[in-house]
Amino acid sequence: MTIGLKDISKTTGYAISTVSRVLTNKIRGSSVSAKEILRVAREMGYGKYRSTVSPENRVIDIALITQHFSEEFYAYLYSAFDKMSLNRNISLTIHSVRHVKSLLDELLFLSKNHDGFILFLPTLDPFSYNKIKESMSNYPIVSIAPSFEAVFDTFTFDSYQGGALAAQAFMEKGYEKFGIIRGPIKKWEAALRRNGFKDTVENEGYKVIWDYKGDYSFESGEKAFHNIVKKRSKNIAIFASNDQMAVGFIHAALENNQQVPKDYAIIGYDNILFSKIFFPKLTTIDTDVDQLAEEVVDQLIRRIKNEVNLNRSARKTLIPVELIKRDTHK
Amino acid sequence: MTIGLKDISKTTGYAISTVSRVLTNKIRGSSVSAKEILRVAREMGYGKYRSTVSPENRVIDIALITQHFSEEFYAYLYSAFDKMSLNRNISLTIHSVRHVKSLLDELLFLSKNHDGFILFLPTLDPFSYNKIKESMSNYPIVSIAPSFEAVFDTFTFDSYQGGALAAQAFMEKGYEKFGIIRGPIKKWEAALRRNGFKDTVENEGYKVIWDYKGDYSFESGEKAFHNIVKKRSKNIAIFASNDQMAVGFIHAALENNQQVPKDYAIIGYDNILFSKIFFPKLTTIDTDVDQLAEEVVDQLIRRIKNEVNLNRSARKTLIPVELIKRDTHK
DNA sequence: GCAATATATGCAATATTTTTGCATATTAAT
DNA sequence: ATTAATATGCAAAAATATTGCATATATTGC
Repeated sequence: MTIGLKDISKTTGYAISTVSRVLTNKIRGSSVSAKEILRVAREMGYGKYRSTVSPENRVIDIALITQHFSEEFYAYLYSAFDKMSLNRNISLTIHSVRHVKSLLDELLFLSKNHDGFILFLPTLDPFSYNKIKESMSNYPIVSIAPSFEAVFDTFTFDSYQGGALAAQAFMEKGYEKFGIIRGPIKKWEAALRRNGFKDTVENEGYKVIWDYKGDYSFESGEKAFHNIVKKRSKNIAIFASNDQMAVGFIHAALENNQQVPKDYAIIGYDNILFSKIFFPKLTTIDTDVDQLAEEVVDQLIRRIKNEVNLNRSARKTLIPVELIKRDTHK
Repeated sequence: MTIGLKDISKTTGYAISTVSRVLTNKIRGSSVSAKEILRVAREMGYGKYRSTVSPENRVIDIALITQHFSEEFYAYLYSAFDKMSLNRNISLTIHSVRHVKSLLDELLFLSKNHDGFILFLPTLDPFSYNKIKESMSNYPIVSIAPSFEAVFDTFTFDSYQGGALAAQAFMEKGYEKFGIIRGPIKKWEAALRRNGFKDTVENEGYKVIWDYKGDYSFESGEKAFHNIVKKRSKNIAIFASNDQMAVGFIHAALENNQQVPKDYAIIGYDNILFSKIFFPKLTTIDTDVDQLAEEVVDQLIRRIKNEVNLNRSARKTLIPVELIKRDTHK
């Protein structure tokens, strides 16, 4: 059975004409009766609820469009956005498009059920981003995927700063030899982390003497250790592009009777739960996901309420990161 | 602008009357034209799409209703259901109600945008479950939260079997002293894990000589160690209700120069990523989330397509678990 | 506290949208 | 190739939503 004005009228007790006027913004949505009518319309699933009522007067629904992976980071991310949605009194759903056949069709469908998107699609190419922008014209979209070119307003962590902080921490302790375990080449933020580290080291007249290509996995951290062992280079300060690789490296090092940080100092990136549980406790770069969520949600709400000039070009906002000093860089 | 039959007619090229008939199931949804009309109706956001078209002929949308926490487990869970949705060609959204003001209102709203729910609300009391059942009458719902009383069809892991498997593994190795680090008392599955272990041990004529009340956190695992140290009981085989507590226990043990498994053997539960990375590698109980997702999604689809007798009472299905033998129980 | 003004509401008329009867076209089955 | 079943379009009928007008209720200025 489909819901019509008649049903809402019957449930709320107001005349059909009144319901109609509320639902077409001819009566301000702030009055008590209007609030009740709007609530019932949403709850009963009145088909035109979203397309006729202005966002000022109703619950805003936004979607976080992502690609699920079974990593802790995703649980953090979802949890942070969830908290922020409560805070800003909006309703958030999460939708994975990792396995979807036609991304564009799915986004088109979702746009009808939501007022705006937060995109987290780190593997999407610029061409596809532009295609989305074209098809969705002025639909409110904000991105949180690190990318070279920002097609939508983009909020990401300051990965370059993260690399720089790691380098400074090492240099303060007097290290003179430096190495890198980098992330996947295609990932823009991995390149930034590496560059931040490298530039800061080189600005002080030192050199990065070892640069291993990892893939963010625990296993590639282990492989990195076996690679550096061959080089017989000790007392080296290593910056890993994420904690998983750092932990993998340490794991392999301990198994081979090497000492951390005595033989190999290491700083990771992400501050995952296990980085403080691991023995020795991992020095790492912490990203404040709550802060990211706050800025992103606020910007998206501004877009939905039309408080942003649509003619200005998309911009990038960098959220600062922080060094967590623990036991692997002494 | 609201979408009507006129718009769909214009986009697809078919007459308004044809569109109307497809959308009210008077033309079989299997013909080419009908498929096109249904696709466009969904994509353009035709308000009556869900309430008029039968689920046989359209994309099924289901919602996973959960309470986000920033634990790895949630990322696993979402990822598994995501994979299964692709497999069964349905569309899945995830919705957290952890911070929601009125659970019932939110569920009522969500039910209008989805064909069925998978509930994962482990902290909800039986009274609230029954209230949901009342308000939603015959709306398709399946639960995956462990609970004593099943209000909806419920699929969970066989926690009792998990505890039993741990006990058997210890006894095979000849251990004669047994201990437990239990999870929160209120959590039904924690009680089952503990009972499975205890019953199996006692059936063989042994006793559980130490039973520590944990709360699933890493820290409570550490505290458990400091508790047992006072008792000066060594060579004891301990079953922890989850991996985090097991790892916490081992961490504290190693810091205090104790050996695992020589002084303390331990088996965890969950098989989180770090249980195989931790040193020593943790023996644990593995839960096959993919298998859970498969059974749950299939049952929910049957409910949506009305292939389940609604008069039969809710039933529980237990998904078997598996012991992963690693290095902490030799 | 009271008039003046603005906002909200219901009824009934009007406008819009959806459904359906009927005639015809297309497809599938024998 | 013929028959039966299904699909389609037009136009009429039915259902649903919007709006003009009269009245009720609330808000503002003095």
